[in-house]
Amino acid sequence: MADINSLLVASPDGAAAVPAETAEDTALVDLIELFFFAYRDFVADPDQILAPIGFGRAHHRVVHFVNRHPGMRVTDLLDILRITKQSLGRVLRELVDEGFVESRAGASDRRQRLLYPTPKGEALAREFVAIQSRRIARALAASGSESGTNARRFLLAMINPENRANVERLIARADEIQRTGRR
Amino acid sequence: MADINSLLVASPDGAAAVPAETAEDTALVDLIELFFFAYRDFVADPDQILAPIGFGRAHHRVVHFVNRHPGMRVTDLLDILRITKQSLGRVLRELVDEGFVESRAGASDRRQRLLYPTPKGEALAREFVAIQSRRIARALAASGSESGTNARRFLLAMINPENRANVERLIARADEIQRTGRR
DNA sequence: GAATTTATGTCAGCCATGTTGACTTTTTCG
DNA sequence: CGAAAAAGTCAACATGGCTGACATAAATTC
Repeated sequence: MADINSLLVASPDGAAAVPAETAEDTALVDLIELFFFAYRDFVADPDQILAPIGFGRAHHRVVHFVNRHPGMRVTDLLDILRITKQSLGRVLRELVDEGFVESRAGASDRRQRLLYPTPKGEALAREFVAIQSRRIARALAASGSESGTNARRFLLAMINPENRANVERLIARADEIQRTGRR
Repeated sequence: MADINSLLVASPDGAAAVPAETAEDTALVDLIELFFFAYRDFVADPDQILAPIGFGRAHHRVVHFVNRHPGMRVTDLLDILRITKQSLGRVLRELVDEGFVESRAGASDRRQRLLYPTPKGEALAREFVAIQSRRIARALAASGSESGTNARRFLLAMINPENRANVERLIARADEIQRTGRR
């Protein structure tokens, strides 16, 4: 813990001692900004697809995750997106009305509404994945042989420790569904 | 270009041929989602600081960049944030009114309004950098010796090619200002 | 079997932050 | 001088967050 904290700029509480910036501080601030710029361009990609069909970024996120996890519960989606039921409800209703997502009662627990992409929803999700994958593939190609593994490790480590296991499980399950073609 | 495209899922136009998912596709989709989750937690950090003072994420972004580039023009900030003058104007007015940012006419070109952090603004910016740097330092420590360099390369490559040089110049200039203590 | 809890949905209203369009002022530059 | 640039402002609107209150159906618990 001490070695980590030594990398950081002084807390503003300790107003007396504001140390000179170290090279390590500089590298960290650079990464803060690069992360911002990279994400800014990354999420702008789907906008081209969204604009013509009158949807926004909230629709993108829902379509993407429902497609990756066919049959997921509303609760699961809420936990992923970290928004309220009401916010999700609005977007979800539009997607169901326009035939991108279908909601069926759960077989074992019939209170649940399980979310599935329609063929139309799947096609849209594929467009999103295609355009964002293209950017990532370009970035990996431009940054060395181990860059895929490195990026994965770094991004995972950026996630809150208490969420990390969940995210890993979620992604592994989605990959498995895709691999086996299970529905 | 061909080798990059071979990594990608089929475009939904070519509806006839939907190939089986490859391991490369899977890795790319995983990174799409890891990027989402990492950014979700990354931008949630400053919220703790923002909530008590009644500011939002838009205020965070402005305070951060004004602090990193003391004396920047309004136009420069608009180009970084990619929002409209009107959206920025609202947030900027609040920050000026509450004494976090100062706006002075440019010396050589007096049409310009150059933006400076006040001491109060600098202190706030330091809090933001501290909390976000802590997360990044933790992530780097957890993901190997070269992870800083790797993350930097990857994030830079994720930025639109036409923006990349600008971002590099911007960051280099900010680091220089911080290093030399120039104001 | 009744009471409670859970999963979901919905109404109403508010807030933050993005947008477009039109227009003004000041200053610089050709 | 006239055009262009930098900035600011007013008005109206859209998106996507939020809280609070409440309803329904199904599962679970006592």
